Amino acid sequence: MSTVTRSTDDVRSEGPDGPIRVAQVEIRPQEGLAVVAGRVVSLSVREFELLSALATRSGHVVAREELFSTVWGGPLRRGDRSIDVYVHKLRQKLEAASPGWRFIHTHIGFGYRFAPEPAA
Amino acid sequence: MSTVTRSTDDVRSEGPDGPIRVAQVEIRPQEGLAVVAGRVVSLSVREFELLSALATRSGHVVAREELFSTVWGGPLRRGDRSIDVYVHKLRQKLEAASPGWRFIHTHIGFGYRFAPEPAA
DNA sequence: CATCGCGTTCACAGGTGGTTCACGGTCACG
DNA sequence: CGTGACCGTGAACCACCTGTGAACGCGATG
Repeated sequence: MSTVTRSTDDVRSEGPDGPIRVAQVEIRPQEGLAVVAGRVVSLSVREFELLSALATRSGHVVAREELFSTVWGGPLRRGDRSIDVYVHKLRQKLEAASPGWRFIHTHIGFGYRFAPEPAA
Repeated sequence: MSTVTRSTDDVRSEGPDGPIRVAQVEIRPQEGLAVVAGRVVSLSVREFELLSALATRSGHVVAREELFSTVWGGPLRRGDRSIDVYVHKLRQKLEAASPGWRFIHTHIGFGYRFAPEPAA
């Protein structure tokens, strides 16, 4: 496993409803879409909310519990794989738009961390 | 050279759940990760807890008994090598993130001491 | 209806982490 | 020297967590 990665603190989150910008990723809340590396990435509601939840805390590990309660509302039931599935969908779309980059990092036992980094 | 052991007064531990900071090491309790020399070091649960236990008493020798009861809970059974194994894992990760530095020092018969020092 | 997009759930595979072994090295002591 | 206590370190073993493709259900749409 990759043990060490560079931290990305180049976060420039804007106001509540303003666009969130992290590196080559721009999230537009009002339009429900994201622009990655200049390409428009269309997202479903769930995908969008999950990405927002992660990106607003860019560089920090967000617990699965917290992600679930934020995006789905309510406590995370044991065995619920929704988060995993949507993280997977997001990764596909993001990496398709910006090949050679990794955006969502797994921290086993804790949660996920959003941070655009070049693939090893 | 002489065994220069700087008294670690450069410790700036924050509040209970705030980040623990010692020299180039920052530990974020809520996220289960550490940032060393600006690099994100991903840690497993055990690794993280052990590092926390050591870092919160930075500069002091922490007894094996105490480490075990803190991290694993319960008394240290004679012959249990878990601590050794995890100290080894931590050293690998920390020193990979900050080459030329030593962080965890062995005090044979007593325990371990956390203190970032340049490698001899 | 037939189709489609989306969210959820399922099933399987692969990866990761925690524990324990095994072997070797160092050091103190008789 | 032997011996034993203690530690460093690589590896084996197994449970658990996560990745991932696919099936299912359902409301919206034509």
